[in-house]
Amino acid sequence: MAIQVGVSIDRSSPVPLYHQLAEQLSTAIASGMLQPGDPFENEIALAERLSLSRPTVRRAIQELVNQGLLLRRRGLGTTVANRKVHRRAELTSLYDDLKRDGGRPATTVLKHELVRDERVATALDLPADAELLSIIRLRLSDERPLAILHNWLPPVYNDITREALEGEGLYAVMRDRGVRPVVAHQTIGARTPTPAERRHLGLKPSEPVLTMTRVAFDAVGNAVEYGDHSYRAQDYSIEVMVDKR
Amino acid sequence: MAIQVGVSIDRSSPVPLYHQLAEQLSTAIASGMLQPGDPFENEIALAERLSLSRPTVRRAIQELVNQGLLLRRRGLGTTVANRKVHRRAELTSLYDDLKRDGGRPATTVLKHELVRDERVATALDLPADAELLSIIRLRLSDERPLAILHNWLPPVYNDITREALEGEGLYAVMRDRGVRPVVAHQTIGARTPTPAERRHLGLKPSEPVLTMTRVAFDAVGNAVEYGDHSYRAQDYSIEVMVDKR
DNA sequence: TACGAGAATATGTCAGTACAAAGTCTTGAC
DNA sequence: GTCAAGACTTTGTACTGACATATTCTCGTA
Repeated sequence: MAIQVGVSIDRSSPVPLYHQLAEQLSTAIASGMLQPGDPFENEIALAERLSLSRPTVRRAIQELVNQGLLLRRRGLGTTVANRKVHRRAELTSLYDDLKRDGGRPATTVLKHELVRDERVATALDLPADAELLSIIRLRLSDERPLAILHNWLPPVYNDITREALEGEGLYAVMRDRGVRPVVAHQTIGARTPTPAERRHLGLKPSEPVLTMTRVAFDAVGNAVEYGDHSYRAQDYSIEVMVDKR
Repeated sequence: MAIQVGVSIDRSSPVPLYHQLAEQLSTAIASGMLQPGDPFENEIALAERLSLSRPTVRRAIQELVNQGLLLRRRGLGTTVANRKVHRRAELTSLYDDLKRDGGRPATTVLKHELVRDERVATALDLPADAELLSIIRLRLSDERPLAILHNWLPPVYNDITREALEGEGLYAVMRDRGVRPVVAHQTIGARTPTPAERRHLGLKPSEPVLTMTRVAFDAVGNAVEYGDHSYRAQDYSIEVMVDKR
């Protein structure tokens, strides 16, 4: 028996109907009202019940399928997917992650200067001699050092101050300026720490650092940030989701 | 001036029109015929030229936008995206990766037995006392040890043999049986190697291992594999792409 | 009783159309 | 000459309708 989810559509709202629907279905699933494996009301019935056209309903459902919340099989119907395959497609910063998890993040800016770096400039799709803002930060969580974050930003951001960076995360500062990274390439590795890393992170020589190099782009395809980070491996791991869909 | 891409549509083919179109546009972009930033023929004109309806053309273009190949801006038109933001949404195995990059992968099966493991079974959404196939392999590249791969498989795969696993990668073996992992959760970290890891990977005590724990699911949402891998950090790094779209 | 044909059900593909909204460009008034 | 209103282009949203196809279930026949 298919479960009917309570949905209210506001046709005068500027937000698209299919998105209103997707949102409400999504929260219904997240709230646990629908359990994994439960059959979902079919799109024809749903369209009729809500006085929407089938393509509109279809698009809303498709959005949830893309997020991994629903599973459609032709001839069979739509069902709620296993909770574990849900997609958390976020591009977050360490600062946000720590705050969300209840940690108390803090930042010390170790260095803040203008530099030229051909390797980084190339990765950012800028001329090799472009002047970049290079920032080295020490990130602490609950007063304990967790990571050294070395970032390079394109010339547009040269006016970002040390103070701004001590108050919040880099991504938050960029968000305040209307920049939203949406895609990033990351390379994750590990190595023994450098003397500077040992000093700042309080590591013994045998304790490794987890490293991540990242180039991030906004929706228009402009590179917005290059990062070279090293984390105390004992206290940090990176979670990613790989998705072939 | 918009560039006209040569496209031929076969209406008698069972493959959907929108997909035929998307494929051909995709290869045109990949071939370098269209450069990043180049304007793309608008969807109305394209529909008319190919005698397709606008929704069909639209869907094809949308597919490429989702892959990060194209960029649409309303009122402005569609353009080819920066090559760096292209999405390589794959879920590959180490074996395939090495082979693609020209390395000569080889595998030694160190252990191959049936076990019960509550922690793993739970992660795989199986009853806690389910009997799992536990496989420990040593993966070599060009005769040098690269990684220790410990995997657990659900009962359905209990008949996979040592021999099959020495000939090709785990994912290839599963593919032969019609199983295709499409989503995976991965947790990546680093630590000092255990004595066994040091011995097998030929590491000094100070040289770290890069670790990856993974749970993979197929399109239907069934867990198909749990993995606990450790890599020689000097020789290996993990590349991932994070995507908010 | 076993089994195959076909009905029922649900999603997948495709067409055609209409209007909305965002961004750019042109044109005309001051 | 400057600037704002409006035309134009292009993508975004929404509806209607039709047929294809995959899967399951039921029912009638051998």
